[in-house]
Amino acid sequence: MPRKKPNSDTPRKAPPHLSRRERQIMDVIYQRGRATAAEVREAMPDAPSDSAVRTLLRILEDKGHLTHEKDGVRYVYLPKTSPDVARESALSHVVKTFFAGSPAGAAAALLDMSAGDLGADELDRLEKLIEQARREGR
Amino acid sequence: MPRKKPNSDTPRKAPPHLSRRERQIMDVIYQRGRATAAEVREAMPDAPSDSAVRTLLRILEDKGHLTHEKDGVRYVYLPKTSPDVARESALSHVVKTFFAGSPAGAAAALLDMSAGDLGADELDRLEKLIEQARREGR
DNA sequence: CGTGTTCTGTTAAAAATTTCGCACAATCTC
DNA sequence: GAGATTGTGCGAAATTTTTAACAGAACACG
Repeated sequence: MPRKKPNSDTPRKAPPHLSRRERQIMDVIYQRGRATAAEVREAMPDAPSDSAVRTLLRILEDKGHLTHEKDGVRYVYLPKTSPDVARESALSHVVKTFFAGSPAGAAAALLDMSAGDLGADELDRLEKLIEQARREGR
Repeated sequence: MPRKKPNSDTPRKAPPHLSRRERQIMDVIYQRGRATAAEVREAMPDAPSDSAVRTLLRILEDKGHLTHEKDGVRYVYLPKTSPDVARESALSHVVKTFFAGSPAGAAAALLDMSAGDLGADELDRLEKLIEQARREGR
């Protein structure tokens, strides 16, 4: 049974892939939650001109990845897809690409590479999550 | 002093960023560990022509991201940077971009979004890691 | 044996996108 | 008003992406 038809009348002509600069900017915005053109530019190590950044922001908005609110004179750009969704999507991709689809493997690597930096409270929190998973996965 | 000449004799500014297609191909190769041109192409949902893929592979090799071994007639491409390093780098980026630099936050999200799919053995493994971190983080 | 077909990988160049910044107009700051 | 900012339009440089044309090696088989 044809469960899904990804290719019939595609309302989304836009490829899910962003260009290099576009991704770079989206990352800055996810990092800060929201940002003005100037802030985005400041956050880029190899930033181009001011207007280049603005152009990119406008393009990203056209493509539907960003929105903006007005804050006095300037625009504050925000991601169109919620941080939660973006987070999950990013993690999924990493898990699939670098950990053979094993979330546990990724979590292990994460713990492993930052063992020293974790506080007791954070460890508690993780342990609780594990307990919870244990109960659920009967 | 010369105006600004960022573009005369490019020594190796080496942008750490790959283009869209380049990243796509690297992902495929990390996913499988190694792959021939044909395999890479098959693994891409929206693959371009055969020779486009080959061209990209050669470019990636030029840039130092891939190597190849000969397997009979064909080339088998492998990542130049070890999977471990790539994994860590990918995770770091996600943590920094989407989890405000908190590895614990990322790990939690990971556990949360795949609680049901985790086996008891995997949970044990994670718990051990947490214990270990607890001891180390004195 | 040929010989035609089918895989390889390479090269060069066209085609398409991405990236950039100038020139302007509107606003705000002093 | 002078000066600093902000957003926009748009042409064009710079990169990326893709394909066509080639050349060599392996394979099938009449």
